[in-house]
Amino acid sequence: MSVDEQRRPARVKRLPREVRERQILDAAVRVFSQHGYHNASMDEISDVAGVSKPMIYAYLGHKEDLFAACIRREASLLMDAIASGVRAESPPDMQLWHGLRAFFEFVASQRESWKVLHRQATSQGGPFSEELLAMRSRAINLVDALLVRSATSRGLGETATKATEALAAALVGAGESLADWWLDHPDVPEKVVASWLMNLVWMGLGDLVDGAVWTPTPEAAPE
Amino acid sequence: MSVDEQRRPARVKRLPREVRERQILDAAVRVFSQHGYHNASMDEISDVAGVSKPMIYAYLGHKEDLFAACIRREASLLMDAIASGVRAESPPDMQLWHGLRAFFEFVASQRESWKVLHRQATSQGGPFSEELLAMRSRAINLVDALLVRSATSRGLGETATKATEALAAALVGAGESLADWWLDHPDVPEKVVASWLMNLVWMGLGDLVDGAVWTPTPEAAPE
Amino acid sequence: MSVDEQRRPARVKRLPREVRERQILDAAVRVFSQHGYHNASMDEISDVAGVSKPMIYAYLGHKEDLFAACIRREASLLMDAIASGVRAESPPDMQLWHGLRAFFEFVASQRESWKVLHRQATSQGGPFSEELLAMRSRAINLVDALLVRSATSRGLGETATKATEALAAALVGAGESLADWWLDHPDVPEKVVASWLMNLVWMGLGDLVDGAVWTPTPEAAPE
Amino acid sequence: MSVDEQRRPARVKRLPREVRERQILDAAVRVFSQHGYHNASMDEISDVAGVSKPMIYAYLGHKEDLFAACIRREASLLMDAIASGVRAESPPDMQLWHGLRAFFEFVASQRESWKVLHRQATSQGGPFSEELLAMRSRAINLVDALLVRSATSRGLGETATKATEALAAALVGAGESLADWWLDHPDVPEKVVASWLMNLVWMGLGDLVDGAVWTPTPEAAPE
DNA sequence: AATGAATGAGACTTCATTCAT
DNA sequence: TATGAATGAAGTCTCATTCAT
Repeated sequence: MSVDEQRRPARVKRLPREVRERQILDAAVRVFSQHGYHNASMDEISDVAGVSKPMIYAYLGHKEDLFAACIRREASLLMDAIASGVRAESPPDMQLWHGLRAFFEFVASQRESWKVLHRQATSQGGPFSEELLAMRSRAINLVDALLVRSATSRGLGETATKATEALAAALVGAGESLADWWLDHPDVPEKVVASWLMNLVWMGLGDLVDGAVWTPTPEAAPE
Repeated sequence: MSVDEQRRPARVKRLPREVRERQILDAAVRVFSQHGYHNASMDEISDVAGVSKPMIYAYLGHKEDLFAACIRREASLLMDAIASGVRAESPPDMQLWHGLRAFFEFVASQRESWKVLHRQATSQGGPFSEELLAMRSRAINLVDALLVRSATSRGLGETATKATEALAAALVGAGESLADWWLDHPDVPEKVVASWLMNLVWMGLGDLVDGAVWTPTPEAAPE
Repeated sequence: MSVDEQRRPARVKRLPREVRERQILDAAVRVFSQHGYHNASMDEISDVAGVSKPMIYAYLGHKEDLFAACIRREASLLMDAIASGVRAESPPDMQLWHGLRAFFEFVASQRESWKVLHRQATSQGGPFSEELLAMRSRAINLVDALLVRSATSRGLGETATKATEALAAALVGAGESLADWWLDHPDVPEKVVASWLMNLVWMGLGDLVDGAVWTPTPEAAPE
Repeated sequence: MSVDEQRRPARVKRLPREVRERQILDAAVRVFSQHGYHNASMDEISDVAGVSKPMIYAYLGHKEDLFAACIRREASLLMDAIASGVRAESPPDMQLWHGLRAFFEFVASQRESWKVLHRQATSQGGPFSEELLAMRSRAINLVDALLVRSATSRGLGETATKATEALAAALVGAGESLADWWLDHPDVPEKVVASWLMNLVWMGLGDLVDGAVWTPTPEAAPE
């Protein structure tokens, strides 16, 4: 046993696989969100993780796989955060409201996660769409359920129920986009952003109910 | 006469600099929007442009410069499109409406431009923010002017005029975000997307006038 | 077993870093001295070293760093050679003499080292001056000590001791220059070159003692 | 005739070849001495010369040819300077002295020329040696003639005349080296440097006459 | 006589990835 | 389980050089 082994702050050795994977993912999320997917180097990730590169490859595969794993994990965390924000006993609109608040709170407190999750995943092409799509489906289902109940409580009949799915999708997409935009405008209070989106949804539901919104004055609309 | 001469689609030779620059920018926009900034290789751009790499460097500089030039050009195109959509003689709300329509029409018809302009430029860090900020300022000014007139026509007094600037900024940001989201949901008709945004603005202006929007029922709001 | 395996002189694999660094430096000194700093290509160095380029960058950094490392190492070798040539028990003038001999012997036997060390480092600008200056300081100190003792033994008083430092600097510079010149005149015996320089120093010291040197006849000197 | 032609500070057009060549050489000497052979770019030379690159190639050939032409011209200037410094009616040692003074004065006043001529040409390999050798031969002949007369005046017989050629060569080489060294030590007065060299020669001639110089004490000299 | 336009070739550098221990 | 050692492949950028006008 040579003296050299003591030279650097001893890396803990022989940890169970589970722990190593968490270390690696933590480091990867951090590095990816900091430098972006491409500028992130496996070298830096392995440094930050305190693990050698071959370990990363053994446990989590290539760079793309690693990134996908990051997305998967962070998406789960987000979904959990939202789900736990919604209280089943509240009226539907308040459930929606609290879900939105939970979402934006997550974005606010987990900027790194969100950056990886959405901004990076979105701007990189193909290989990561699947992960994003899967996450979105889950989110849409969640929201759709809330919308249906909300709409019912506002007197919307059965006929339009299918439209709620589209609205749910829009809401999720708008939420993503709005959160993304919010990243660049951190001075806007979270509650305000959340209420913007809430209003958009409410108006959307209102559309379905009575259509009382701004429309182009017919005589001026050329199309 | 060897076969080699036929190998590649005959490049036109000795064009004036102006023309070449346009060719190069066209190619760059295409390649950047397809593969993203980092995955785009100067080699591919030079191939697509039908020009050798040294020409690119001589005319448009390094990769970053080239990308910035793309952003600048596409931003100008967008601003022109919007400006030309707005008719000065219309009432203010119709001007806003047509501006929005023009914006979304541009996004729809120039997907590549928009991808480069917003998605790529947003997800790449620092060096490109300036270009984006410059463009955004121009856009915000344009919108602000419209909003002020619209608000006046709805009876808003002098006191709140400063708030319109904030709303303009929000509108521009929301527009960017919504368009970005729309990219992934091409089945939603352009008019619908535009009307969503129009309503959001209208509601925002309404806020300034009478504040009639959804708010969480006070007793249920914990925060 | 394919033919390919035999194509290149089998590289020894997985050597410890220390060894590889030496291999690389050896190769670099050789290539730099052969082609000059600019014409030397990292490719050739890596070939000669029997190591891939990424290793060079990992171990010794950029081209400039690598060159600086060469200078540092060769300078150390030179200083060691000189120091070990000087015998502490000899009279001062003999110490100086042996130091000079050792210097010229080093230049003769390590032409490559010397070329890198002096000719290349001198003709390249800025980044390498520091290394050269550092080496020169060490040499000057060494020589100065010898000169002081030599001068004392020839009856030089305290007052002129500061002048020895200047003379030491001159000697080192002259030595460098003379050795450099000698590179192009290998037929001159080493002992002769050494004695030339020795005489120059002796005359310089003599100057300090009694000034008996050639001078232009006053009436003919126009300036 | 378009307006464009007037845009830049009008390059003088249609000059006779002779003039153009001088412009180009002037620029080349300047750029080569500033950046070194390799870092000098044909682009910069053509800019400084106010002439397009194809002209350079047409008149003076490739980069190497151009550099060789620089060496040739500057060498001629140097030889002229030395020759004009020597006055035929002076005694031989004063002729030598004035020749040396002229040489160092040239180096001092034409640093650029000298840098190109010696330092650059020396540190670049092969292709330029020829030019340097040719120049050196001329110089050696000149010096040899002086030495022969000087030696004769000091009582040297016929037998040793051949040795003067070697000494002449040594003097020229030492002069080059010393001047080169002087470049890095501009604070040493020119007269001092010249006198150093003069003394070295004088001592060398003294060697030929009577051998009264420092020699290692026989018992201590191992070799 | 003179040049703007154009390029082949090659330099340095870095990265994801894998052996061999 | 864990890693230091090692590299193929690719990317950005620059330069000397030459057409075609």
